[in-house]
Amino acid sequence: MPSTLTITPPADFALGRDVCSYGYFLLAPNRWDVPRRTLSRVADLPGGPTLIAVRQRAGAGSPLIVASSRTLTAADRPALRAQVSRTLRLDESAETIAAFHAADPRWRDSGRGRLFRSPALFEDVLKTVTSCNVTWPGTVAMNRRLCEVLGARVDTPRGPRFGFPSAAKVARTRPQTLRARCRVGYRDARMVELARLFAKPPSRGGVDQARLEDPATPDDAVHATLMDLPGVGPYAAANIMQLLGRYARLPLDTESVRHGRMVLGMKGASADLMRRLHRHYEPFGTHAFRSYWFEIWQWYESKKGPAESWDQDTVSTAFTGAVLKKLGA
DNA sequence: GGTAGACCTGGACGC
DNA sequence: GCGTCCAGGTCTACC
Repeated sequence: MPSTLTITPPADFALGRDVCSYGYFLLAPNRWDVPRRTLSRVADLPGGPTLIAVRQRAGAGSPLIVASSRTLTAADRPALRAQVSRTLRLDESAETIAAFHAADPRWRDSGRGRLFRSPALFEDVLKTVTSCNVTWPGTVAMNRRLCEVLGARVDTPRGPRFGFPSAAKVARTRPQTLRARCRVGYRDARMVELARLFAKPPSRGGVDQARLEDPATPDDAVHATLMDLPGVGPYAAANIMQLLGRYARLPLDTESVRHGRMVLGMKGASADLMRRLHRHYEPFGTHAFRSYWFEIWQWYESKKGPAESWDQDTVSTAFTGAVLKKLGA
């Protein structure tokens, strides 16, 4: 029997804008239904997997209705509420977003400020690793296969849907399986090792997720911990930090260099350009990443239309380096 | 501390 | 349709 959960978001929260704000909303198991303006995915809950669909009753600030394909147990409800809140950054109040707009007023009219993420840190970390040293369609394919091969299955009238695999599940998987069936390449052993670290309690050498999520933990300490993780280098660490709500560091990559050249008119070698990009966003202080990211996102939308209207099945091919260069030409 | 090369997949391109 | 080239961030070895 299906059941629903109602969540009251911050007063400025707008589902379409705040879901379609970062590329991970395009990665499995997430699905943004353009005509229905609904986010769906298979959620991993104490009572087992279920397909959830999140919609907003009316305009910004109106209640979020979370529908589940099966009856939610008493234990499921708080877990689902926490997962949806993390994914949609409902912890960031209207006042928090207003503080960002005070630092960078360019985004005040659109209200942009929240960035989509995953219901759990492990999924954010793995998604970041699958985005390293690979083109965007490769990232899309790896996440789809990870879900199809290792994720929990939920059958629906429209066919099966798969959830994102848990750390425990990936930890039990052989690297060869990840390489052969999920096509993750040389990332295989690193991903299994990461999963083992996330599956273990901190007392036994596992990742202390609560410490990383705690706003009281200094940025430098979080950064140092992330840099020690297998498969995580400077780019990945900075990206995971923004996914943790720490926006002072910039995860600069080749896409940043393209942005610097095409949009900001910078010239010079990549290494020099990276240094200039850091200086360029320094005035935004603890909001630097959001200022940087929404510039990039605005450029994408100027070329491909509003992200809320992107067709998930075809948009991935629109974000290869070659296509972006042509778009900017 | 800085740098070169290997790692692996899949898209682009030439034939 | 096939073969080759190249993009992409991390890691290791080496200077």
